[in-house]
Amino acid sequence: MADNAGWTAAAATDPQLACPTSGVVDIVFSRWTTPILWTLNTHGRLRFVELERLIGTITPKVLTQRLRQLERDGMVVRTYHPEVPPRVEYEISELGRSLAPLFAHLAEWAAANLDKVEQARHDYDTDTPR
Amino acid sequence: MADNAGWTAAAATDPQLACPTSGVVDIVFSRWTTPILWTLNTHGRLRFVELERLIGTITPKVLTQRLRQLERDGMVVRTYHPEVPPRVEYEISELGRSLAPLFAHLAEWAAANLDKVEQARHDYDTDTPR
DNA sequence: TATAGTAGGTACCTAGAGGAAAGCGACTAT
DNA sequence: ATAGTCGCTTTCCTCTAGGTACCTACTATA
Repeated sequence: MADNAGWTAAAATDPQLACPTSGVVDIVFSRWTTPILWTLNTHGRLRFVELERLIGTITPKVLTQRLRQLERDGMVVRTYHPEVPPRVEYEISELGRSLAPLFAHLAEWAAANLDKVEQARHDYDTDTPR
Repeated sequence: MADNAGWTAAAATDPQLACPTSGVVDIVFSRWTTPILWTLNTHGRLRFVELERLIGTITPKVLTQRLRQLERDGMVVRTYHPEVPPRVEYEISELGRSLAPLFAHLAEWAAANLDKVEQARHDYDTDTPR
């Protein structure tokens, strides 16, 4: 798979999924998963409301859904304390933490190139006779 | 930005967007953009129908939409030849090609860890009293 | 008494993404 | 005369992610 600089020729062999990274993208980059993983990694172990407040705009329903999915995928570990009031803690797993260099790479690319994207958008919007 | 192992503390300062990579994710990892970029990079310059056939499951309407978006973001270069029948060619831009190591990193992580995700899902589904 | 906090679950609703299918304009090949 | 090619565009339809609002049981606090 990683036999060359990254872009393999596997796309030619699989017409259905022309991109060998699509499986990862669904797991890691579906909506809300990156902010959740990022927050859990920067702040360590967090309770539900803490996570909710740090992310700021997510609704509890969606947060629950995404946390369940991330737990099922082994990216997040959930610890339930049967107290009153109930206490639940979430932390990033070893598998989730292994994404750190990837996210670093992504943030690096963003810092270096996001303004180029902005520039390209501006050029497109002004030059193209919409 | 890249002052530590990758996960910066920027999340704490921005409650609205708790993840500094969210901007990139919308550009690079929104639906269909990864297969398109991947195919354009592996096959070089391609015509509309060629792209359509290589991806296989995308509809022309969606392909047009994504190509316009990628063109506006400066990731793809579109060349129109006013012939009959019309001929249009798409190729990946320099900016788009700069994503190659990132995609390589992603494919590498996938090759190393996708089976762990599968295992975690299986464990979750069998252990959890759904 | 009543309110707040905790970790969600549930029912309902809407907006938007995406799929299916047809068309179009200008020409060519059969 | 008919069908086909190319790169879309348009219309219609469906599906679902996500938002809003309200609910639980139990306790501590005012």
